[in-house]
Amino acid sequence: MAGPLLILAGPGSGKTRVVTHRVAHMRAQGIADERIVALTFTNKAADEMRARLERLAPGSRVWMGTFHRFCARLLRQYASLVGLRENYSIYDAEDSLKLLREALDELDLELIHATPSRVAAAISWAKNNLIGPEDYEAAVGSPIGSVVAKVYPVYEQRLVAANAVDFDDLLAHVARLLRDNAELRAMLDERFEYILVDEYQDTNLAQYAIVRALSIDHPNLAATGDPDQSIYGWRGATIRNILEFEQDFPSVTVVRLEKNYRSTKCILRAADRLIAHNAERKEKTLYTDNPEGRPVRVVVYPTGRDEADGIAARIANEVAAGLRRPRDYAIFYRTNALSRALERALKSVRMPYQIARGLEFYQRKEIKDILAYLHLLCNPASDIAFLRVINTPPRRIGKTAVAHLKRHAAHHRIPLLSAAREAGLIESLAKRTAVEIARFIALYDAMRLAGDEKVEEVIERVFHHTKYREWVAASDSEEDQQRVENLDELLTDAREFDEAHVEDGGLEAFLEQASLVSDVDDWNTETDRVTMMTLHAAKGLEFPVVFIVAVEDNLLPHERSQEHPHQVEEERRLLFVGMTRAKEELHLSVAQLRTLRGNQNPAAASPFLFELPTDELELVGTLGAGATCVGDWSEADDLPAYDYDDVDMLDTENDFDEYFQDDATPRRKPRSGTRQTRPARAISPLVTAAELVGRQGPTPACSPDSFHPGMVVAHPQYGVGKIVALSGTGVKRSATVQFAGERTLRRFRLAFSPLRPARE
DNA sequence: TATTCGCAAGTTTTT
DNA sequence: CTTGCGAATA
Repeated sequence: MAGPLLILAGPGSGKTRVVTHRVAHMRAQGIADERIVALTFTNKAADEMRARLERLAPGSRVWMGTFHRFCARLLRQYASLVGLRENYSIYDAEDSLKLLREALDELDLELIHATPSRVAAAISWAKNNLIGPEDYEAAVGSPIGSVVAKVYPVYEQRLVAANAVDFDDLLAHVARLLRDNAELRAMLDERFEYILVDEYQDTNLAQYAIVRALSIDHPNLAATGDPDQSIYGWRGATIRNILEFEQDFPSVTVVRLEKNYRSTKCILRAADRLIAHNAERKEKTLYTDNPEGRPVRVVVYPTGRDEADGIAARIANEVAAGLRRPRDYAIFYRTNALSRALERALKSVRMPYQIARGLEFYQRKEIKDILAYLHLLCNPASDIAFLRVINTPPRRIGKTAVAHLKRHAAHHRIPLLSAAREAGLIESLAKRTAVEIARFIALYDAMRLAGDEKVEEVIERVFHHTKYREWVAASDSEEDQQRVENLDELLTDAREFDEAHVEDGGLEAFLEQASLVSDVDDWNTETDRVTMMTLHAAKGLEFPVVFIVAVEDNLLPHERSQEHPHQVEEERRLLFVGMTRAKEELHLSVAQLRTLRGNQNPAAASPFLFELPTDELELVGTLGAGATCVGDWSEADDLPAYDYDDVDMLDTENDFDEYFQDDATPRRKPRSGTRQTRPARAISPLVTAAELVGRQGPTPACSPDSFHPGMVVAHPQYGVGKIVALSGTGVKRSATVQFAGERTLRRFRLAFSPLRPARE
């Protein structure tokens, strides 16, 4: 059990199993739980590991959690060593950015090519690379560099003054702590005698420094990772950490796990071929005893909307047929923005889904407002929290009043809350405003913490004194009604937290948890829903059926990663990670037209697709002709029914393209030369196409003859438009319509569409 | 001072 | 298309 260990584990190789068994074994050897720490990247991974360990070794008290949590905990204990108090606040990205803006304002710097968020990114980079404000030298030629060099120290100083840290500080402070305090380092090295690190390929320099410092006297560091799954380079992760492990720990034992227990041979082969295109890579052979499985399917759709509809229809069909359950499916995408179309499509077939985005709850305005009150109660020095709540709900304390408070605070080097206490002494402040501020202080004091309270009680007190709930409820907008519900949910959350943390609870711990939850964490395996998430969030998970959408150039690889070859390699690894999540079926898709930030653009298939073993794929549509189909469809006189890729899933025939046509997105037949595989596979007669698209059957109430060019028509979904052209006869009689506010034209089969003449 | 409206900007991935 | 920020108005 002793000595350094490196586990190079391919995807699906049972790494978690190995790690948990190792921990269980350590305990069996008599190693005390308190000496073992398992560090993961996400809370989700930690939970998973904890659950598995619980099965092997019930009642274990081995600490498992994320790096950030681990550091937050250490920092509570040794805050004074880095100039903080133990009740420090953790600022999330939004708070940090606000503080940075404050600092920028204070310095009155000219931001010509540097936006605050760019500056924030630069500071974040510096912190992750353990470059302090004093060490930061303006990067030559970078317009941001000089700004950063000036702001960084001020920003940092403001953080300390506010008794706060940002995410990166959690790591950076602890790393510095360990570097500068030899005795403490030795003590902690002893205390955390056995350290396990998951996803070691994703650790950055700060994280490396931490585990390295804790593994000097007791070099029992066990790291698991896979260089091929390194996808956080942009966040400062260095693959070097894993590649140089053997140099850091010469006595290391290296274990390779190359056998895959997850995916079919087809999927694994495709993924393996893809990743082989990376130049910066350690060779690795993946193999499996699993069955061959179905070929990886690559589908080309006319538009992103068709893509979403196609996937939704396929899932709905298979679920209705009883072949699978919603939870068997996952849909991955490169950017969050791509989830919208999918949501819409899944809703329209009434398919339950969940998006891994737990973070959003704590990001909501109303929730952040309440949390800001809590933060301020916990840490009166937190200026950002003060600024957030001073006039929320409105108390007639506006910009100018706050400006005066700020000046006073800066002058006396005191927190804003303290400045507010002295409002009466600030001459420039209007009498009435000073009174309002005094009332706020009275309010604050009335909410003060009283020792061992339940979080729920504190929140209720905040509600009671601030009348925040009533303020939100007073509005009659639907949005605000939802807000009230969210506030109730926060209360529920707090209650659950109180119940789950009888011993280690408290407001601080609650706030820490609220700051450190992530997207994936909220994702629930229990519920029977289709899962949607980004490719990054998918790491570590697995699903029977995986769809990866928008495998297109400039999206995957992302356009902003195409400058450097090594960034493109990271994008390739990202796709690799996504593909290897699939156990049984893998679907990749591409659209010829992709709507992004409001407008449609021609899209081309990702170069990565051409790196897959094409003869093994099931290709629906044509790759590489991305842009050629664009824009000319309206010239096709008799629009051929698009061979909808999911049509083959239905047992009845032919009528379906009409139904699909009905939703009016222009579709083109894929170009010839395509290998069209059409398994004659009949699925359930239980689903009608109408149910599939969540709509009633055709109701041709108007004679196709009653339409003429130039006529104004109405569509229940698209609204009012004008007929640009008519073509075809009989059931093929179609109208091309320009809807108000839409740039693109839509075509309908009159016999089947709900299109009606409109009154002018 | 508060609210509303309009415009502009920026949009990868996350603890 | 969204979000955030700033200006104009009540």
